[in-house]
Parts: sequence; C-alpha cells; structure tokens
Amino acid sequence: MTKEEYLKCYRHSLAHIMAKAVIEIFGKENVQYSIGPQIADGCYYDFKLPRTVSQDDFKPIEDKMHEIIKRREAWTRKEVSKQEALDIFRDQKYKTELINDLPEDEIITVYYTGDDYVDLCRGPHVENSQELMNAAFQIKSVSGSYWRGDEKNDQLQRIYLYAFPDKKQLKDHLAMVREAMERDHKKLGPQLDIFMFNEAAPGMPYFLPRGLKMYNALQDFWRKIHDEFGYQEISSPIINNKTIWETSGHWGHYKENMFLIPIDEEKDDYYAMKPMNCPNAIMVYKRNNHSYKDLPMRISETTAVHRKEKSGELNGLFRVQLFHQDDDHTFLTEDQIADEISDIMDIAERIYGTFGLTYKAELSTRPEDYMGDIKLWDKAEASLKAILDKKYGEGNYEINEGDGAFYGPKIDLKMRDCIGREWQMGTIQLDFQLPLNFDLKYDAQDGTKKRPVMIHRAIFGSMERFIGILIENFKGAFPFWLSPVQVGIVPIRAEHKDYAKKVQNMLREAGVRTECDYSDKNMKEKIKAYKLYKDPYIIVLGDREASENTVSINVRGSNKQLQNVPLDKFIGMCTKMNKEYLLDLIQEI
RNA sequence: GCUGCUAUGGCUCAGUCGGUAGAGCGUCGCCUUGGUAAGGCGGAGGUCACGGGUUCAAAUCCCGUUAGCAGCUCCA
Repeated sequence: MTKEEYLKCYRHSLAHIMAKAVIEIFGKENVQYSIGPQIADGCYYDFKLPRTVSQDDFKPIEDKMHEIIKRREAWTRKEVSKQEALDIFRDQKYKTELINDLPEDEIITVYYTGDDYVDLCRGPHVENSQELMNAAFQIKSVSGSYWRGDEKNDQLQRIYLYAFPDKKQLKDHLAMVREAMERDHKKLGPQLDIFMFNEAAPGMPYFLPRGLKMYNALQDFWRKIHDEFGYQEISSPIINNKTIWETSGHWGHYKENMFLIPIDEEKDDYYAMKPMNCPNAIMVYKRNNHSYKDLPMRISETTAVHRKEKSGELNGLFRVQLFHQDDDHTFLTEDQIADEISDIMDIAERIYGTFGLTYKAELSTRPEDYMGDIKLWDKAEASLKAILDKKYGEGNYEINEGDGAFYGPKIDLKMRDCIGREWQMGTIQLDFQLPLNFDLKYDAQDGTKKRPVMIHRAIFGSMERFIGILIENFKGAFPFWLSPVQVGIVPIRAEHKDYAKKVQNMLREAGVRTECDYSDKNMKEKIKAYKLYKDPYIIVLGDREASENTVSINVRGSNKQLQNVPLDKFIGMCTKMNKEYLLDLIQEI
C-alpha cells in the first residue's frame, strides 16, 4: 500500500469510527447512516438524526471516538450475498437503497468494527482499531447535505472530520486553514476599499475607487494581450428581447437564471438581462456576409452579464449575480479548430504566468444528452486531445468523460494558488449548436455556403471571481502593476507640500497611480495608513529630499528603506514594473 | 431553494437574570511641527437589520422578512 493509499484507508476507517460513535451516542434505533467517504483533509459521514447536531456535540463525539479506538477492536471483512446484506441492514433505509441498486449477483462486502457495528463498504480498512491510535482528528463542522446529492431527496446532517496521521500534520493543516481565512477576500476586499456589497443589490459588487483602479489595470493587461492575438472587442446591449433568447435556447433552458423585464405582460412581451454574451456576438457576426478568408473572427467583450442565483449560492466575488466575463466568441472553420485552441492555450499560459499561477487543463467529453452529429463530436474531441497530448504529453492531463456541454466538448483550465487551493477559471468550449440555431454561414473556397463552428472561451472566467482569487492569492499585497495605488506619498511637514505635489505630478505623468496625504497629521500616522492599504511603495519627502530632488522609499513587506533615491531613478523603477508586469517589487536601486 | 448559524455607532467587538446602550480604533476640534506602523486633551456619533408578537417593561424571549456566514445543490 502506498503512503497515499494508507492515508485514505486511515481516513475512511475513521469515518466508520465516527459513525460508530454517533450511533452509540444517539442509540442505534435513532440513527440512519448513509455514506462516509474520505476527502482531501479528512472524511465526513452523513446521518439522519433525531435532532440537530451542534458545536456542543463535537467534543462528546470526539471523546467517544477516542474511547472506541482504545478498545482495540478487530475489523473483519465479510463477503455476503445481496439477500444477506439486505438482512443485515434491514433497519437502515439508505443502506437498503444502496444495496438494492447493486446487481443481483454482486458479491457485497461489509466491514465489522467489533461485533456491534457493521458498514457496507468496499474497503480497504485497518485490521484493528489500534492502528488508529496515533491518528489525529478533530470535528471540523456539521452542515446539511442531500441524500445522493439531490436536492429533492432527504436532507441529512453531514459531520466533517479533519483527519491526519499524526498531531503535527493536523496542526499544520489547521494553520493552513487559518491562513486561508486570513486571506478571505470577503474580509480583505472591503478592508482594502476594493469592493463592497449592499442589500440594495444582493450579489452585485460595487467596485470602490481603489478596486476599480485594479480592475482597469487588469483589463488593460488583458486587452493588450488579446490585441496581439487578433481579437476585436465589442460592447453590446445588456438587455435583449425575448425573441433572441428563444432562438438561442436560453428561454427554454436558462430562464430560471435570468432577470426578466416585463414590458407588456398581457402581450407576453419581455426583455431579459443577458446571462451570456453569445447571442449578441452572433448578431454582430450576422451583420454581413463572411468569406472563409475572414475567419477566424474573434469577437470579444467584457460587458456586464446578470444571472439570478438561488439565495444561498452567493459567495463574495466568487459567486455573484452581476459579473463581467472576459468573454470571446470565435467563428471559424472546422480546419481551424486545432490552431485556434492552441493559440488560446498560449494566451492562457501568458496570462496565468504573469500572476505566478500554475494551471492544468482538463478535457470534458461528449455527454449522454449531446446534440449534433456524432462524427463531428469525434473529430472535435480528437483535435482537442491532439492539442493536449502535444502540449502536456499523453496521459498527463485529466479527462472527464461525459462532462462536456451538450453543444460541444470543452477544456477547463484550473489554477492552483500559492497555498495550494485549486480554482476553475478558464474554459474553452467548442459549439456546433448555436451556429445551427442561428443559421450561421460563410462562403467557402469552393463557392458553397458552409456553417462555421463557434468557440466560447474565457481566461479569467469572470473579472470578479478572478479579482477575488487574486486578493486571496496575494493576500492583498498585489504586484506593483496591479496595485490599486502604487505609491503613497508622505510629505513630512506642511512646507514639503510643494515638492510632494511636484513628485506626484511627475509620477502621474509616468502613468503611476499615487495618493498623497497633504494633511498636517503626523508622518507616522500617514505611513501607517498607507501600510494598512498595502501600497507597494511609500515615499517620504522632507527637507533632504526636496533640496536634492530625491525620494526615500519604504518598501512593502520589508523594513528596508531606500534613502535618497534620485527621483528619475524611482520613476524608472515604477515604469519598468508597469511595463514588464513584474511579479515582485524591485527592492534595490 | 435546503440545513445550521449570525445581524449592536464608519470598523472590531462588550452588553449578566428582560429594567430604553458601552469600549477601542476611526472621525471632528484644539495642542504637538514631526525622519519611517498608533503623540496629548476634548467633542460628536446608535429607533440595537426590518416588521409583528409576548410583557408593566425587549438589544435581550417568540414568529416572520431581508441580508450575510459555513455547507448541500447549482455555477463563471
């Protein structure tokens, strides 16, 4: 057994111990236990219980688990027939349901922990509870979950357990969790005056002056790269009439998620806030005829989209009702798919690389309810595979069979941040369906009319979500080029205002974002305020600097001060970081 | 939408057994004229999220609504 397999086995076994503890505490007749898998940082178990479990229950459950482990009970694996299994679990609703779903002739395995607890399970498990003596665990939380993940089914109580092979690893993990909490963009964002929310528009972020500076810097960077790759940006209406949504299929399949605007309800006349940009990109494509020579035609836009979400689904900038995708719809011929996607991967690599984020690609293939010609699907999937094979080597990327959109296969780009968390950001989707719905055409070389293919793609995913991730990844201490305010200027005394004004103007001319505190507060207070904002550089200007035309720089993240730096040299440092999108602050002259 | 939890000055949080509110930070004023993360003194600022109910009396107890948080489900 590898180390990883052993860890899984540990955690899975602890899930059984937890179930046994819960049963002993609540009484066997009062507990319906369903499933208890191991997960990334431990395990959980779902129960139907006579009352709600609260934090006060955590300690007794943990104590009971320790007590059970100390009994050093043997674990025995038994193979039983389906009928025997049904008999063993005759009082257990969820187990019975699971067993009934198995084929008639299936050999079913059950595991006994001692002789009073049995669970339906494939295993493997420890052979004796004493193997778990050193395991470190702690109940993480309890929350609702649905039986078999379906919201129409019973709601169960899921008890999460952190579980690690020893105390040190548990402690390290808890420290990591604390670290992640400190990085929470929902806390840091408002603290740094980046964004806010208000009940007046739930799930719709207000970007504050500082936040919008960063937003614009991000968008400028994105535009520069996309311009290089031949993208053309448009801006289209954010509300459209019902007709276009009927043609696109959204009225039928996505209405629940759209904010509707009734114009004349009696005449069934509606507009809707757009949840996606595709139909409007198509309107632009259809404005005139296209030759094969025009393709690929890349129509991008980052205007606002609105999606109505169920109330509990909102989550800071990660899940909002108003957002801006860095969207593009590319119209192209089938022959162009491979090259185009390869280009998109290059763009993604450049963009993610600029933030120091690594990423991996995952391929999602034809789902059961696919639409269109299966040959086209095969071809599309083959070309996506070929691209990924070439880029990462065969077998070096994940394939999610049947996970594609109904209109085409897709590649998802997942990033990993600096504390190891994974985020799904970019997506590249091939679409054969919308060109059909909207009857798109181009003039082929042989003079016939042919149907183009569409690629939907986004690199950031949404500007809002990406900014949320950046806040957490950098803990609010952004690279210079991305910082809302790049230089905080602190004149020491009132008579230094003129020099400060001059410095601020020169920096502004050079495209550097500054703020200057001209009030007659103590300089220490001014420095403190800018440090709390995590401005990359704070420059202090007094007699010495004014007379010598220099600045003294306080560099973020260090106590180092760069004294008496010639002003033009400082401006040079700033423009270099802006121009080259440097990840790290220049710390030396 | 579901389960559980939460809502008190701009921010972070006290507020016991029901008896109509406190602190620190910030802000404002005055003093301090500063050399790299909190100088001193004083003032202002709250229908305790909103709407009902119980009670002689509600920030406090109950119900509802709204918003948020941890998950589930769904998703960029």
